[in-house]
Amino acid sequence: MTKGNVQGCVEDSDVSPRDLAARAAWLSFVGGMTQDQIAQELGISRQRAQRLVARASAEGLIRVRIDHPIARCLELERDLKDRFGLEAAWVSPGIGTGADPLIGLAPFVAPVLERFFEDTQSKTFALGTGRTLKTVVEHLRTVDGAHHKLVSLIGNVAPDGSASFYEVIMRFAEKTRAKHYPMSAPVSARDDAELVLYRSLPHVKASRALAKSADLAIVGIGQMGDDAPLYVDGFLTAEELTDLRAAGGVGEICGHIFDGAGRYLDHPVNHRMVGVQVPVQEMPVYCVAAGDSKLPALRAALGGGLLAGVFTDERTARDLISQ
Amino acid sequence: MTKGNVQGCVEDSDVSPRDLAARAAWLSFVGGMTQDQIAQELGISRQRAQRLVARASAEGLIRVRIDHPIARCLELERDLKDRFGLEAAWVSPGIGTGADPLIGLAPFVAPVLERFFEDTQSKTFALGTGRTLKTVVEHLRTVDGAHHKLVSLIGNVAPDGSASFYEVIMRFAEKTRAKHYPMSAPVSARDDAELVLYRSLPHVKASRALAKSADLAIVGIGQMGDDAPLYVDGFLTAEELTDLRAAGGVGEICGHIFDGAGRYLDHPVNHRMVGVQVPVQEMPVYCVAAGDSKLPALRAALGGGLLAGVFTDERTARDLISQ
DNA sequence: TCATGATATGGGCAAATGCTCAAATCTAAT
DNA sequence: ATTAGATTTGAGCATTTGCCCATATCATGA
Repeated sequence: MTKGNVQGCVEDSDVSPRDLAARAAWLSFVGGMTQDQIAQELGISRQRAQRLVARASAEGLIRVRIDHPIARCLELERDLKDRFGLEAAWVSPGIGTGADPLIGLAPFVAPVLERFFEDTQSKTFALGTGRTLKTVVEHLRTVDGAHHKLVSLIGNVAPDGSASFYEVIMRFAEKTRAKHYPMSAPVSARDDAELVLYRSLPHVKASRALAKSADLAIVGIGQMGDDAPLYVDGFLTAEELTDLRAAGGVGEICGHIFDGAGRYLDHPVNHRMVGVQVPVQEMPVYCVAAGDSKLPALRAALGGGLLAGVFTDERTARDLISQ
Repeated sequence: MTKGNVQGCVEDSDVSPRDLAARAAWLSFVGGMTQDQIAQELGISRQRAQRLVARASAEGLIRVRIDHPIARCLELERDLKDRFGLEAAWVSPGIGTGADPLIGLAPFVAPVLERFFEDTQSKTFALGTGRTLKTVVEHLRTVDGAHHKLVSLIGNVAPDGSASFYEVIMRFAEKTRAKHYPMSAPVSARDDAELVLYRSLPHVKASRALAKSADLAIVGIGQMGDDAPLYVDGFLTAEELTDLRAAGGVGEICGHIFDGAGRYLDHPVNHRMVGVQVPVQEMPVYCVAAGDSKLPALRAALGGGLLAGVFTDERTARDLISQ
């Protein structure tokens, strides 16, 4: 009667709890073992085994991928490309109605980005910010992308002086070990003098120059409803928001607001951004976005040729295409 | 009360069963939904949902990876590299004792190979054969490696004239879309005249030349016990097997038999192979192998410098290192 | 048209899993 | 050394899952 520990793993007293969790998850998912078997193999209780597996899942140690392109999603990808003249489109299968679309989109996008980073050719990636991108980065696995460069398209300091909460470049760099160039400056200047000042700072200058010369930009998109992220996070006052909407603003990319035809507004708010307006001329811009609220913004950006590629979910893709 | 079908998926009568299975698996694994919820979302019965998810797993539509290097495995990798002067080593966590080590090793190796193929730089990969490699290939996902070349190190015709059962290059090519160059000839010639004939065939010549100029070789390893694969598959007679063992043979790579010090035997059987003797001088050779039975062969190959890299499991790694 | 075999479907049940709660153990500050 | 707070552990139980079996549906050929 074998009582576990046969692999010579658990008696090593210094294994970290995460290692044990990973091992339990491995036995469960790859080995197809039941929790009782895992418990026996590892010499622990059934409950502990269950907790370890649950923990491994919760901590994102487990990556599940569906390796079968669903016909309907492929079709939507094709339609999106045709309709908006995109060079690339990815459509994730829909998660149950009502659920946060990011639950499905982020784990779907992450492996695609991983592939970008596994290329041995050195590239520079320009990054936006936001909850969407942040969630995607959390689903990235660690890849060796030390030969790439990451540069932020947008400042990292919120109006209250705090570091912007949804900044993604640092987390991205953690996962890829790429050299990273955050834009260490406020997102938005308060007046023209400040703008000139910030833009004259050497490191800001360098970041802006690098951003403009990137090989690919990956951005999110913001809507301009009552809960517009720019407003909620304090980058816009209520008056400015109203004003921008009156001027036709329906969405923003990296804080630069555009109208329903995808034309950037000629508005002071747009002129005060310290970061760069996404240079759609110079590089492909790929946008990650899904959800009803983002639909008008996304439609405008796509229609106006602001994007060269899009990651979205089935539901949003369908809505984009059906007029 | 929503009765499902909201995503506009299931009413499309022409969705393939596989698509539905993939979608159910997506909802289950990524969406974390219960089978009842999946059933409702897809407008099917609970049992059907369960069957779809099971089917997706069975058909390999699901890829689970543990994205956490277990300390003990890393340690073993380091030890293997130090001990045998390897440039690379990968050690998969052990699956329960007694189980086929390939259950754990194959899903562990596959993603590593995928990465090799996702490189944009064109490469030529030389491949061996065998049950181990075949199982690994089954765990590969589809990657776009159309710019690479695959070449077989060994003939693909068994002594009875059938195509060799464990040939991997075709399956490999299916997964990667790479150009492939099988060696369309018998594995072994019956005499010197036949050998000269086969080797003079233009396509064999070309394959052999390409194989010798590959950038990386990926091979399995065979043992020389009573159930030696070369013997079981009819490439050796019982007498030859006995003879080779008496001459010190403990293992083989691509049909070329070597002794306990990793020196190829000067034996007629070795001279009749139509394929190439793995050109360890000209390229790195990585070997995938695990299991007690392969231990002597693996130890000899590693000790004799026949390999530049190894994929194995925890148990085998531990045994290799502990003398 | 009907018979026949193969495949798919849903009910029912045993096994496996996830979760809550109380006890135990550990940590750290007095 | 002691105690308050936090974390971990295992028992019990409700939920979920996997699987067997009887029935229904489908395809095929007489």
